Amino acid sequence: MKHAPLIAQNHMRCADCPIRHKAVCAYCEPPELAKLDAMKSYRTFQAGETIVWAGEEVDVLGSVVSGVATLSRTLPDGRRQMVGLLLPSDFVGRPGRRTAPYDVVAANEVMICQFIKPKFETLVSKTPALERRLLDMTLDELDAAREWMLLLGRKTAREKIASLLVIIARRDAALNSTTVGDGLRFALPLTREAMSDYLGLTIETVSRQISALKKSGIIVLEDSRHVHVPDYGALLDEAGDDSDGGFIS
Amino acid sequence: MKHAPLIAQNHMRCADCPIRHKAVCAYCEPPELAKLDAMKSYRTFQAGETIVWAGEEVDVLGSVVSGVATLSRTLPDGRRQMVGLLLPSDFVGRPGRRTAPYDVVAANEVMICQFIKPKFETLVSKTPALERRLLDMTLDELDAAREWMLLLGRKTAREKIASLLVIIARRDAALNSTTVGDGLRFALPLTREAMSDYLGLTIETVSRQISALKKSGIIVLEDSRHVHVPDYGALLDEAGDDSDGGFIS
DNA sequence: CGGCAGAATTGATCTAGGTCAAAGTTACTT
DNA sequence: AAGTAACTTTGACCTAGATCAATTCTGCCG
Repeated sequence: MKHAPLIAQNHMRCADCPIRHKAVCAYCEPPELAKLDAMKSYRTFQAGETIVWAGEEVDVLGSVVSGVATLSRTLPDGRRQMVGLLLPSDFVGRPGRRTAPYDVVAANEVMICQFIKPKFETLVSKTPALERRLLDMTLDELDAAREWMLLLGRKTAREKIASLLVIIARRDAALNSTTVGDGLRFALPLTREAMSDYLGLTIETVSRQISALKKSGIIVLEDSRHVHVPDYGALLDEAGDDSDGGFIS
Repeated sequence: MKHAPLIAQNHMRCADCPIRHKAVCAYCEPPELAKLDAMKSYRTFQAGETIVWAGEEVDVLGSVVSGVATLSRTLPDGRRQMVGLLLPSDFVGRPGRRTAPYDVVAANEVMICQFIKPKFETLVSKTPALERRLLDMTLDELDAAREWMLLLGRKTAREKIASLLVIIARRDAALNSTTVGDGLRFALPLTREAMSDYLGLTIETVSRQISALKKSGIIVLEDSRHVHVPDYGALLDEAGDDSDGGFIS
């Protein structure tokens, strides 16, 4: 059993926070930051643990500091669709709403910088920097959701897999620039099942398409969770959204 | 040829505006409203006209007053996916962004209450009521987008059609409560092609599934654009998202 | 070390929805 | 009133991805 790391950082100062400049607090000046600092606390969730149940009262509100969480909706007969991926700096819960319409589940061990809801909400309403940042982040999420709608509605299974790999590669590169000489290398933070929930496919199709990309030489699997991409441009082509090779970082 | 109605309302006062309490201005008090009133102008677009081109500089920013517009993304090879539907009171364009990642097209004749972008943006940054309203509206759009992801990723063609009909029926009921004694009756504001773009299907499948719903007695077509739903509960069941009949308004 | 459970791959078949093709409907235009 | 063009429906067939069913691989625990 992997046990939770002791959070010595339970009193980490915001100024030292790894997500200080990307999270909801990004636009805050020191005095505003001090108020957040005073009301925050850290909390961790184990891989697989549900952070928020769809429809239930939301008691968690805050920023993902580390780890990956998924948002998903489920039809009464069990069909499930992932509708979002929360990465470090992303915000969990929505100010002004009592319940969430979807499950939030830790894919990894997740650490959250948590605020007490009513306190946070009153602070937001008095702090334009927070409100503006929330708006910006929500607009970004909306763009991502719409990009994903295009994928779900119109892409082939192969394109879906390639697109997912691109997204993971991109964010991985953003965190730790691991651009090895020949291509890049990263870990998949999702099981095949999570990938299938994300892409609107079955596990089997995910597996088959990954094998197919492997056979075409687009990717090399070191093991089932570690991918090596010899030619990033080739992967981008497979994702299908860009004819001209794609500068999309 | 249907000609544009003369816009006598070109100087309609905000207080008389039909979307006064649902649009971006909903939270504004009279003094703030006066500022918006001073900088707004009305503009209409013909059915089929493109309001914003994906990737181009956005010069339109404002609220849909009447009509329906669609947001869509297109893959380089022409596959298209609709990613949003703009109804009266919805906001067009995003403050703080120069370009939009998708096409905005008038499905109907659309009237927009338009603001000059830089002016509006500075007003927003000085007006918490506007900023808060924008955040709320964006969160609603995000919820709708995620609901749509579930539809695109996991629903069958029949469920997709039924879901779309439910959405249209619901909003239609909200505007003009046309609940005839036996069931309800409404117009489809979208062509079969637009519906297929929305649902991630082909035109043919849309047509076939509508015929199938007709054969099952779930809907009655008066003509290809006018639907009569004898039993709303039955339609909800077909949409699949709710086992228990669904109180979802 | 062996046994077991969850994760992943692979194969054989089936089917929902796509594709291709032909009519049938509307509704403008002249 | 006829002509044309866009929209819609319907039919015949095909294919991408689902479903059902074994294996294989991995790590975990006694």
